Amino acid sequence: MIEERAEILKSIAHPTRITIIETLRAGEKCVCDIIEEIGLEQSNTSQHLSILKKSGILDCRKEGARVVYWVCYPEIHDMMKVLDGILLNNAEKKSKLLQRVRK
Amino acid sequence: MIEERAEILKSIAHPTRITIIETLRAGEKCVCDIIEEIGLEQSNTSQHLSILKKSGILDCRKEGARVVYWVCYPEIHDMMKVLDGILLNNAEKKSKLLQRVRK
DNA sequence: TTATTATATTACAATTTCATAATATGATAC
DNA sequence: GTATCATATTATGAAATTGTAATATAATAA
Repeated sequence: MIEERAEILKSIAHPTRITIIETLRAGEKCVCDIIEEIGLEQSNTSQHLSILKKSGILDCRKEGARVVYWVCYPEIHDMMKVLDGILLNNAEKKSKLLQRVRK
Repeated sequence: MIEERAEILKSIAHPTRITIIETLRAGEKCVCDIIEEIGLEQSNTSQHLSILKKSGILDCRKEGARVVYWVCYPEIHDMMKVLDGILLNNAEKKSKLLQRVRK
């Protein structure tokens, strides 16, 4: 269980992969659109997509020559919100520490 | 923002670090107790603690010779629940696929 | 002061992750 | 058929992560 949790988290824990998840927030998209939005190499993007698919976060289907990907778990987006809350709080803590040091 | 999210997730995404977070679920603990519970090397445990502290997930204070750590954000435990839900769902999907293959 | 306990830090080799580049596959258009 | 577009896969070297072992620090006890 612990190992599996780590695997899923690792699959998300990369800037490009978080960007992909963010891009798919609005709904499913084909690879070519994803590539255009995030502006990275086709090969690299494809590898990141495959990592997210392997961990079960994304799924996809073929549509002619294209492949359409989507986020399987909307909860992922809530996780991102939680992360942003932590980020904000961390930032506040740091600035308070700085204030105290300056006094 | 994206980078920072990835940093936090990376800091959590390791079996030992998830175990540490789990151990601290019940409340703060000193390093010696954590080491005893998870049964890993002192040095290694200390390194993982420091990674979690650096990302802001954990904080600590000195108490005499000991150092007591705790989880700063209870939301982390909710995140783990979300992960377990995904794990379960992934497992179900896989078993359904297997069933279909066998028919 | 010296020994001991609790914890952190450093050095290092093994492994993993990453981006790039090149190539392969597979569907459609001509 | 061949060319082209969309995507995946493979190879590779550089960079980051990991665990172990050794060492350092800092607090308390003797």
